[in-house]
Amino acid sequence: MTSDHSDNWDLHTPEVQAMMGVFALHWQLEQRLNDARLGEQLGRMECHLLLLLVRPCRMGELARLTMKAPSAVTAGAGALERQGLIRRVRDADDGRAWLLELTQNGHARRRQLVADASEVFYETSGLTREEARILAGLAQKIHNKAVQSGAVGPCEGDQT
Amino acid sequence: MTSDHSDNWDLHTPEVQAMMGVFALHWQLEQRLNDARLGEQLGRMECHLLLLLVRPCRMGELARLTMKAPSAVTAGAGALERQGLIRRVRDADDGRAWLLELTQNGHARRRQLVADASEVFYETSGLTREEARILAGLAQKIHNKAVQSGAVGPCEGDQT
DNA sequence: GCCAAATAGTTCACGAACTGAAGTATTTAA
DNA sequence: TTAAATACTTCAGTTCGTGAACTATTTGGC
Repeated sequence: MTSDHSDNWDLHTPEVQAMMGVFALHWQLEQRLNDARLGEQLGRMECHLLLLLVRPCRMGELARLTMKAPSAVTAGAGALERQGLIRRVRDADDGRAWLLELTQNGHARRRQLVADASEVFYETSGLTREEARILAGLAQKIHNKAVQSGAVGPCEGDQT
Repeated sequence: MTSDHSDNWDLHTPEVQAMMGVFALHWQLEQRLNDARLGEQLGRMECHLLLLLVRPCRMGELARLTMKAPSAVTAGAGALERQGLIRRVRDADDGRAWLLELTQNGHARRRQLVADASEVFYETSGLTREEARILAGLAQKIHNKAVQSGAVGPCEGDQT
């Protein structure tokens, strides 16, 4: 009963298979995270920012990490601030920049988000702890490369 | 130079790491696929449908596989049909349903899409062939589970 | 055969999320 | 002190997808 998609998985190349898995997991995570449980007041961007803010971070940096335009970070930060989850602090090194920093509530909310997200992750991925760890290993490489090449144009850059 | 995100990767749990990798790869793929190369006339949905249509498939089935509403499939199918890449055929088993089926041009376009997507996949993920194969293995599990649980509500179980 | 209910797909108005360009505040350097 | 660069903000516009109401076809009871 587990392979009855009438989707012929084997007809796809490994690369396409991988992409489909990534797409599927991504959609599921977004759905479940925003939709069902934690989506109380948090949009996609807000969730993502919350996840990234393990420690204070400049908005420009967050824009790079999320691969969104700076204006998207502004909007997300506004929402989080309005809910008292983050606080804006001027960067001591550069008075033009803001550091986003979790408040007490923000830390609590983040812990909850991480817990819920992990649960959703296992539920929707069907992976074991072990497999999740393997995926996390690949993810680090992917994230590094993606953030790196995402910062530059489509062609220049990574001559590695 | 490869770990200079000033993003403290190690502070995240494996689950969150995996999610971030998935998010990053997903965004990159969307960007590069739609934006740069193949996005000639194809939106997200059109690309996705094209990938799935290795063989004729009912629209409802495609809605399940893509995890989108049926109306989204209608729109995508319309675009693909207008470009002569697919053809609508009545399902012999059920006259209410349509089968989407690639035309000659559609097959060619799909081959090109798969080739380009694979290239983009390796470029943006930074993975080796071997790692891609590992990821594809996990992806099958993920895709199975996601499509399965995506078809029903968040709580009830398709015990079929 | 005929009617009602269920199912497959379609249409359309709407909302969420993101972008890009123009604007404000601050730094850097001449 | 002034000009250029940088960090963020504002806002209008685009894209994508949903959900509800609609059409067409099947299914099942009479």
